[in-house]
Amino acid sequence: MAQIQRNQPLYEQLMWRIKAQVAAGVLVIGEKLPSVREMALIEGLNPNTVAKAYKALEAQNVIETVTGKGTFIRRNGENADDELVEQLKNKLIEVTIEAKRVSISPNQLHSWIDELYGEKQ
Amino acid sequence: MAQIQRNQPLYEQLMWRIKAQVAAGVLVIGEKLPSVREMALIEGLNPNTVAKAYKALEAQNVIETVTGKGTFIRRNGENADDELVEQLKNKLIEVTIEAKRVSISPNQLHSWIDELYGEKQ
DNA sequence: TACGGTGTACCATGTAACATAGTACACGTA
DNA sequence: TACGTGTACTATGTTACATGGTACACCGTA
Repeated sequence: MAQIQRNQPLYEQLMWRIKAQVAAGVLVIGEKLPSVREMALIEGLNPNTVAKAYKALEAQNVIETVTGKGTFIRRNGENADDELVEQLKNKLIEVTIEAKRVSISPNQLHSWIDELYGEKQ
Repeated sequence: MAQIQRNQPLYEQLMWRIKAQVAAGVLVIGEKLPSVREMALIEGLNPNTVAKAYKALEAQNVIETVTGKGTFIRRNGENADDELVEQLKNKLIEVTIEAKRVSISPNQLHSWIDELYGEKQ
């Protein structure tokens, strides 16, 4: 209904915003996220859409949800799920194929990666 | 209707198969692709779905289509569209955030990239 | 010229995902 | 008890996908 969107569903966009904030250190472990209804107001989304994002994030162990209390940032996983690694590699393959096609050097990709890893350790 | 699928639409899956074959050197510049109807039989898809993939690939300058003759592999683009680079970078950001989260080292990502760049120069 | 192969453009149908709206429930805390 | 929390429904509407089918303009060749 809202759907101004470019390519990605709204709930996935929200997931990435949260993930990025965790990766950047803006959201720290144990920190409480806004409630489903509150986040809906902030982001201009339907509470159901936020709930969908939260549920998906919990399935990925990014957040922890305690019924009646709220949702909280979880500590990073140490070992990766095989399926997740495979999925991640496939996505990287797509990026690399595309980069190669338009003559972007591997070093350019490397520096983009290092740039992100550098943020807050 | 067919839709056994994991995640990606069929026409996009076909696009990536063709792109990968170009990147790997299986398909060379000037080579003719199977016709829309022929490819549909090969891949078990509807001709319209193949046509959609071909049309998208032409929009990305991967192939060239000559009405009445067929579709052919195009030479690689030298300079990248700004929007495409931005899109590519965003995808890489997503990969990196996810990799960081599950404790995959940047060096691991680097080697995956170099591995693909190594294929047939 | 006629014919077959090519990409393209339609229209119609059905399925699934997405997003919203609204209601209700079980739980924990103050 | 009252309130806020996540969750689970049902319902509605839109959009993307995929397929089926038909038709057209173009090219090359017999």
